[in-house]
Amino acid sequence: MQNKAPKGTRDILPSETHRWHYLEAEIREVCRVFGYPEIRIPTFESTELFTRSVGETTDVVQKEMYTLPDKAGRSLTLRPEGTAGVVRAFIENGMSSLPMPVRMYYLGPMYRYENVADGRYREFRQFGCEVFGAKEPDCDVEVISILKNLFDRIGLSDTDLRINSIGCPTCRAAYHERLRAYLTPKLDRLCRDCAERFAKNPLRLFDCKEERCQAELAGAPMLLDYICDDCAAHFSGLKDGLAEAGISYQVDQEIVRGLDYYTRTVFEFASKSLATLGGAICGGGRYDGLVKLCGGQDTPGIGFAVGLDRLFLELESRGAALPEPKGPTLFLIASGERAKKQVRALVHRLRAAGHGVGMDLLGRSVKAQMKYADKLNAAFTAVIGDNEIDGGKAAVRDMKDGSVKEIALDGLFEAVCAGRLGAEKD
RNA sequence: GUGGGUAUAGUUCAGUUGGUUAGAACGCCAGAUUGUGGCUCUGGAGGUCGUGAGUUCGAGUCUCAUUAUCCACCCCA
Repeated sequence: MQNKAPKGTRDILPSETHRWHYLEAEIREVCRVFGYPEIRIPTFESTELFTRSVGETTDVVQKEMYTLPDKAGRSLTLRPEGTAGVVRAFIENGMSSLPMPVRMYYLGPMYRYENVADGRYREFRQFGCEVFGAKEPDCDVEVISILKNLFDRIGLSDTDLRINSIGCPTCRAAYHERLRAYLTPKLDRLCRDCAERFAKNPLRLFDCKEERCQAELAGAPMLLDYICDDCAAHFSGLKDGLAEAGISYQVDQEIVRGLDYYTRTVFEFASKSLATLGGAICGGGRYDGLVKLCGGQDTPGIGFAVGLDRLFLELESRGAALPEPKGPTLFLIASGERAKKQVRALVHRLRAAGHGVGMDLLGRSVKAQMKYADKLNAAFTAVIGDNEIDGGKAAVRDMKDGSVKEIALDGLFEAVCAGRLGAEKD
């Protein structure tokens, strides 16, 4: 046990990758349906991109980034999230001249130096979507629909959607002052964290789990009551749109999100079973000022990210039906030197034709080869030895029920190609 | 980051008040007469007992440190 995977990383083993393939295939299919092509961006970017877009004062930037100098002295950071890089790519590649809105999705690892916990890793995988150039609530509804659609497909249709609006910078700033004014006389009764939140981002006080802080907040002004008319209209447009789409939701004013770039709509999908994680398996929101902040034209945007490692936890904890890996269609068992030659040739031919077939490589006995084929979960097996070669026929065994079907040796190739290895059914 | 638990075979775990050669189950490999999987039986391989110091005639067992891991709290995806 000399070398271990670094803390917060893990191996996804051959025995579990088929599940990832399944989930990724569902994701890609939903994105195809909604018209979101994939973008692949670097896993590291210049540090400044993240400090500026995610926000200097956020936890992510202050203590969770993997930042390292390269040999030329540039400061690089492993991406802690996907939106910043996508925004950078959008600007750098002149995508604002594409037909609006511009939609895309990404899939890949993110890196955050955080305390590890169940479902939380330092290298974790996210799927996310971004849309640029549409400020209408319809766009918010579309983005949320993608998630709804995905969750329905994979059996998580009862996952709760929670939405909120945190307003635009203008009305939020006014609200911050109002909230601070309310809290100032109560400051010494708040916990230490909340005293800091008070200065940095008073909205985050609503996240505090301390009872005394929640007690002080009981009569506090709520942001939703103070957002400007435009923001309020946008929010009610979103609610109407969701209702129209048949997507149920709850307004949750405690959702404020940890990244600075969000404006107006913020949302989460929460699971009931992942209580230790606060239930969040996915979060997102609108970021209307981000493209401009990063040096592009003033372009509205919205997106979300789903934690895939966590999504698997959720699926597993519910005992959701995940597909099993497939074994070879046919495992050929050779007995004797003459047969080995034939088996090798047939296996090569079948593989070249695109069929999953297997054979022994360890010089095992017929019995051991049969056991091995069983462990591989082979659908069919056939023993080929002197008897079969001389008789020109092989007994093909269906490994599910043990039934046997005689097939001419020189017809075996065609039988596999035609899927006619088993006994006729119906 | 705070508090508590744990660290022994590939995996899940036993291991007595400190005492010879560290065990089990599962998994892996092989065998149970001539060439046929799942069940059963037999045998085999596989461990510097997380790492480093210390106490002792002697440490898997006791002490300290360190690292990892698990469970709460915190935070996010």
